[in-house]
Amino acid sequence: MTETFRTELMRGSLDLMILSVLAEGEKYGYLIQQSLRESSNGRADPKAGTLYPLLQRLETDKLIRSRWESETGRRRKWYNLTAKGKKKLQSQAQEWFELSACLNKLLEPVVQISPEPA
Amino acid sequence: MTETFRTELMRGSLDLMILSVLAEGEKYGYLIQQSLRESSNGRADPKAGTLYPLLQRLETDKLIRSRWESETGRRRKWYNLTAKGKKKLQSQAQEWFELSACLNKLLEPVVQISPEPA
DNA sequence: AGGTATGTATCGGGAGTCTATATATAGGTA
DNA sequence: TACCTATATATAGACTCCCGATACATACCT
Repeated sequence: MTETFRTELMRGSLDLMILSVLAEGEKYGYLIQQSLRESSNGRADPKAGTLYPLLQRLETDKLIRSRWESETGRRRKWYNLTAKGKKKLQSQAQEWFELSACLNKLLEPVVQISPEPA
Repeated sequence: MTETFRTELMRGSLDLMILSVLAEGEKYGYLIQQSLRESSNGRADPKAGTLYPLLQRLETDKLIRSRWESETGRRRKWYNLTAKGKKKLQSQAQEWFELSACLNKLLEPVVQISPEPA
């Protein structure tokens, strides 16, 4: 298995990743963590000490909302994108694509061509 | 003119950008700043208080080396990639492409198609 | 003489991720 | 029973990195 992405590299896009995962539907923290880990093939794996403060921050900014669910076995806090959160996801994605294009252009002349694994 | 990229979005890739700019050839701090600003159409524009400590950090890590040049008018500190720095540029670029692919896959189902400006 | 651009550098503050720790419950096993 | 692991959320302190403010110095223009 490959390593996880460096912390400093992840920093820029972690909010965007969480918002993307939540766009798939309502999820609780631990499930968000699992979803992201799986969809990134283990490369993106924020720790609990990162994730929960991040979710609190997103909720403070009203990008997500939460509800407690304790009926069915475990105590879980389910999160959902707000309308504001959906807009934010769109604009952050747009900004990320632009950064991506910018960096691709910068890297184009300097990267070595390496053979793709068959 | 469009806005600069958000600080938090930039954080992950600023080192990589500086290394890329230096791959074009020997440059001094102020010139690195200008090069990056121009090649990013003004979207990436790290401040002096960011750039100079960053360059010191890269030099401490032996990814770049420097020499003072005071003969021709202004006092300038010219920076160059080391062999280690070139390797780092390759590996960080590789990692960035992988993160990029990961995020593209995540965003694919959630982003709206917006018409390209003609 | 004064203002702007060039050029490098440090300091304090703020934001965000890490590790470590705390708490609690469900399920499996010795 | 007792223990261990996975599940589930949360906080505290340490650390890194970027920013704005500030400092200093020189070249050029008006």
